[in-house]
Amino acid sequence: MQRKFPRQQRARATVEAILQAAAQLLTDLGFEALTTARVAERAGVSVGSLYQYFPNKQALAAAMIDYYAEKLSAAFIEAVEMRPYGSLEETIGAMIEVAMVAHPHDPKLHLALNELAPRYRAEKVREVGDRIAGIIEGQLARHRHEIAPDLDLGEAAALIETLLENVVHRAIERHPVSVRGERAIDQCGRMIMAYLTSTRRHAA
Amino acid sequence: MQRKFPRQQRARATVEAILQAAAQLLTDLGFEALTTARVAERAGVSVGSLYQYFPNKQALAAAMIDYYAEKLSAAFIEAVEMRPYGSLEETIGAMIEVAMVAHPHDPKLHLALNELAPRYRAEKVREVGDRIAGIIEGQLARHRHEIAPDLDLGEAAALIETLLENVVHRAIERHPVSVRGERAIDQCGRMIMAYLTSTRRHAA
Amino acid sequence: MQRKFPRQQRARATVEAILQAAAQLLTDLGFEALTTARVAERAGVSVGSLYQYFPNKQALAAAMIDYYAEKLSAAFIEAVEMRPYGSLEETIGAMIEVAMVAHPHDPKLHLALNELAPRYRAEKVREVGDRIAGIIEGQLARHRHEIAPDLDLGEAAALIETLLENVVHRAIERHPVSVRGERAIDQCGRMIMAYLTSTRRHAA
Amino acid sequence: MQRKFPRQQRARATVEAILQAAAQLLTDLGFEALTTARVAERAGVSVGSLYQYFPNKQALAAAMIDYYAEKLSAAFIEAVEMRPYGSLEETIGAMIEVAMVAHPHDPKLHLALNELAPRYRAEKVREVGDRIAGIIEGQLARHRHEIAPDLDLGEAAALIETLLENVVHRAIERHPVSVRGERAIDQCGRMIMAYLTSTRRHAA
DNA sequence: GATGAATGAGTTTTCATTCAT
DNA sequence: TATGAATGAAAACTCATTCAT
Repeated sequence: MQRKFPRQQRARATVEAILQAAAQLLTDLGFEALTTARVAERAGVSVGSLYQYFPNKQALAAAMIDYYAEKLSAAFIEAVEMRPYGSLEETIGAMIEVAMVAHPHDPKLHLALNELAPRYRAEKVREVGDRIAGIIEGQLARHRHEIAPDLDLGEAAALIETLLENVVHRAIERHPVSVRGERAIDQCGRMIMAYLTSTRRHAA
Repeated sequence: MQRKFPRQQRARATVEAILQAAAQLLTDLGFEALTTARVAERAGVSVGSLYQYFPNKQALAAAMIDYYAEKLSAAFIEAVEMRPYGSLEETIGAMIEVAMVAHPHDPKLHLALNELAPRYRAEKVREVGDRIAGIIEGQLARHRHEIAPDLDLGEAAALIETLLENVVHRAIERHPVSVRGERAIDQCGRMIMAYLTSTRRHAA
Repeated sequence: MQRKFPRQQRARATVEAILQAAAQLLTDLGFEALTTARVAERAGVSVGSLYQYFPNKQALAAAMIDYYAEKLSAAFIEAVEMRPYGSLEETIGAMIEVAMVAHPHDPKLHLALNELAPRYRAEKVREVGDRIAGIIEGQLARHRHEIAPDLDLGEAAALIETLLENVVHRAIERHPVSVRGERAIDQCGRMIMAYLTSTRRHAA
Repeated sequence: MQRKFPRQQRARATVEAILQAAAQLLTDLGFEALTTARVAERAGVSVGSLYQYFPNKQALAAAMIDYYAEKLSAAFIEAVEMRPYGSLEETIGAMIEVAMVAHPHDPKLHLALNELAPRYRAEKVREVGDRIAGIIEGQLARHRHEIAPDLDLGEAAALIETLLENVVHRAIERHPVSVRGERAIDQCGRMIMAYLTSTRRHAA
């Protein structure tokens, strides 16, 4: 029983190497060019081994999605729970920051995964999305009095979640690293704040 | 990108049939399953003909993207210029509507193209994006006095453009045809209005 | 009847344009890349027209071979009959020169045709080869007294013909335009002369 | 050029089977009809395997050329070093014989490869040619005193090498197996000997 | 006659997946 | 278990040839 440990250790290392290699290839070449052979090679593993852990390519894609989705979710929770007494504005700012730097090594990866996800893991995506929306809603609730009373917090949270997932990364994609990119993020924060504190007359 | 300019009537018809078939397949099966043979078959044309006009699969993708991007751009311009005297709120509403129903026959197609575009036609995407942002900026300028004076209209337009392109479709994707989807759109309008008319204190 | 002339004129021009285009492509890209479409395009003619004059690709190849083989044969005859009183050495020199500059515009073309010929026109190649060998033999006969008496003139002529057809062009190919190339040609002349005037002791 | 170095026994067998099958097809049907599928089939192997070792058709052609070029080169060296004390005439004779029977199983194959080589492996062809010319030059040097003093041995060797490579095979091609063919070879030997021992007066 | 659009069988090439070692 | 050789169905792409206009 004890002797199994090192094996499991190694297995875990292999799985992670594969996942990491897959992520790299996804970033560098896109999903079209991501072949199991290439993944295995970059992971320093044989194709056979890859299939030991992932029964097919879809499973690999799904695992990547899950892995990073969980990472994102965890980062979100952590960022929010870190400052339990922050102001609404600070909280929003923290969320945007997490959305941006969730994958510090690669915004391209996040984008690519976002494209893959609905195809291979629609359920999971929705689930994580809902979880994050729940967290956001919780935070909004903490500041209920600062928020326009006619706003449905659930709706607002869902909208903000979508915004964070999509707009932030697209903004970076278009104006990478530049001042304009940074400004776009700022504007994003302003937009959310304005929305939350808007008075009724703005409603469509 | 098209190999040659079709001179005869027949040729133009063929090109259109191919483009249409490709769009259908993209919608029905996704890009993965879009093979040149299938496209040709559905277009009622031989593979040879397809390759006469599109030297490779990428070119076909690019042509589709260009075609629909132009269509979207045109729809935008038309929608906006239709009501030259509308209020800011009406204008924003019209824009959202266009973004939503740009392809009345198929929101799925729009979504699929949005995924393809950055990979196959990044330049074009940026170009059309900028063009649309320009139009939005023009509209914002018409209502300068209603908008927070510290807002840079260019920045604001870019942000709104990104929002329209991404959030609207993602919202539809997650909550298709449902009431929530519709509401999300409403909220989107509210958000934009709030942002535009926000007072300084909201700035990040 | 008269009116037919311009038509035939035009047809001949078309045929020649096609043949020339084919020769160019053969030289530039090799036979693999010589497609009927490309030939037609370079000839400034439609594929349909090409097929009007050449029922298939083989026929085109055969026509090229015949065309240039006849040209070579004619050049040979002319070169030899020009100087009916020349010495053996002069005659040999003239022959080498013809073999070299038969296609002043392109030694590569000659080489390529030499490769094609056996496949598409073995009969013709043999025929022209024999014809040229006959001419050479006639010239040798004129100098019978200078030539080793044990040499069979037919055999000698055949060998010389092969030498001219093959060695000269290969020599150019390997050492193009260079001094060495020129020298190789000189050596070739020397070799033939030595062979013809050799005494019996050299026989294998 | 080969995609990867075969590590297992099985792999080496596969590569050899492919190479052999390709050579057979080249001989039987010519390069035009040599398709990767047919090669794989005749080798009793899947197309996939073929592409595992040869990334494309050209690489396959190149590998064949290299393989047989090396074989020829080795045969040449062996033939020459076998009789280190032979006379000049014997040595020349041996060389001619090697050139003729380099591929005892198939002169057609040699011919076909000779056509392919300049297109797919010009460098290699030159290299092997030079190597063989070097060997010839070495032999000539051993008999310097029998050779016309004004001859440049390097030049002579290059010429002889070209002669052997081309004339011999063309001679076989035109007059296969026949007495004339054999005689042509004899004459070739005589020619070379005459050239080497010729006195100055023959020089062009 | 001339044109060039259309054809489709035939090639090359890829890649997820299996399986003997 | 790990390896990497082998598989082969499926994809992309070519090109000689036909035929409606």
